[in-house]
Amino acid sequence: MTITKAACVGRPRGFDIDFALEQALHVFWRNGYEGTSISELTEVMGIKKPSLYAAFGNKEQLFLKAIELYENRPDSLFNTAFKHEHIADVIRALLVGAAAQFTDCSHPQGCALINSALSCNEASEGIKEAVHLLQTKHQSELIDQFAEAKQRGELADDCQPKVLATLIVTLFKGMSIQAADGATHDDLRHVAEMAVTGILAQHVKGYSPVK
Amino acid sequence: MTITKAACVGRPRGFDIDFALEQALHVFWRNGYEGTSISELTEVMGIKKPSLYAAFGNKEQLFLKAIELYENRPDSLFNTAFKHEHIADVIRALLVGAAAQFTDCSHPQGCALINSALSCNEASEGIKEAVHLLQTKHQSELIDQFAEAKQRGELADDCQPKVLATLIVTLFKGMSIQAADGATHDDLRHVAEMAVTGILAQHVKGYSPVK
DNA sequence: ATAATTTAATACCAACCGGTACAAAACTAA
DNA sequence: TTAGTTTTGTACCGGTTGGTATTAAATTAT
Repeated sequence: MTITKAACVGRPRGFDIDFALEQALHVFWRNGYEGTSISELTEVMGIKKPSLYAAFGNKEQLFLKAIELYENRPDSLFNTAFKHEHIADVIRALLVGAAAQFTDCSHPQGCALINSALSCNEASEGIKEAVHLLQTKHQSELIDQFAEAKQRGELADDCQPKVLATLIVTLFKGMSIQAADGATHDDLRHVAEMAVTGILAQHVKGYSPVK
Repeated sequence: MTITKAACVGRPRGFDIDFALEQALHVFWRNGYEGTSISELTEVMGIKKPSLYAAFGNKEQLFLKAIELYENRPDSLFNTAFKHEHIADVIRALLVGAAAQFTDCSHPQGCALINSALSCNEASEGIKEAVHLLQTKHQSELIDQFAEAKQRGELADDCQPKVLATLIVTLFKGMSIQAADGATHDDLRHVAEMAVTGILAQHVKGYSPVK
């Protein structure tokens, strides 16, 4: 018994369903779920609407299949990181790997799962710019604070104010998304305390965790 | 010369414009910009569409005014944290404060600025559930990895696998949002390396940063 | 050749989107 | 009382959303 191609009777499908699904994944990855319209999907996939609905069911099922494709990709962060023997290497592979994959130009930026909750419509680009401006202002204020603290001698000599500020902003964004995802106060408090201890021990001169 | 109330001629406005703006902020905060419809805004604000457009211009201007209200609130994280004298206290106030504010039940969860890029429509709740399920699975895998490493004696005795896993996930989400916001590979690599160093030095037994 | 089956393209659906024209209503100034 | 001004509610606008009915086209099985 060999694996036979399903639906060998009737008019043959005029497009590669796996390729089309991959294109769909890229659209969802770039625009988020709600930010993606059927029109854009059909355009990028190179098919018409009835073909999409016949092949994938509806928008929700198409998204789920696209995410399944994303999860099963061979170079998944988790799968590659978990191959290391020592936990130190696992942690390093996870975070350094995320930095690389999330900014890889061969696909949309960021994690497809996390992006799916975003709404990156080009229609409201003015809003994105305004928000981005405010966030840049906040980051600048952080950099100033750290630079002044370093001049006062409170921070280690090899501590880079800009990198430290970016780490804080990254933790902010992560904690905000976690909260929106339903994390409790205790969840985030424990994370914050662990992060604070690590950061202070590493960069603040004369810091002792006994407080 | 005293401050006179503007527009004292003509039919008086039948609603409190400041209260209405506050309600609008809460809707944007909860649903994101694109996930918020004029219908929901008017419903929550208790006014009809022409009143909204007469008072605030359009959806974009209403959002900008709502965000301005958010930025200028007295208990802003940055303003309160920057009052501390020592940088260690500033950092602690920022992160522990974020944990508290992002999960405060008196308003939507997370940061209003960061949430504005989200699209939290109740229509696609099935999608959110599916994505949440996958992320929970990933977090469980992380916890397992750390628990096993702890049993092998690679992690400090006081290290909590669940908290460490949540920290990694938080960094993931933050880095993903940063990437979607335009961060470069170098930006994220520096952040990742700083985080890795802090985490390993604190929790991995016998770790020396010389590698 | 013909029937059965599957896909293709066009055209359409109701519902909702952000935004507005218009006239009635409510107020002040004269 | 009247004129001028502003807000109000209703009803509507063109455009887009996710989704589908319908028919023609392309294939296999008989």
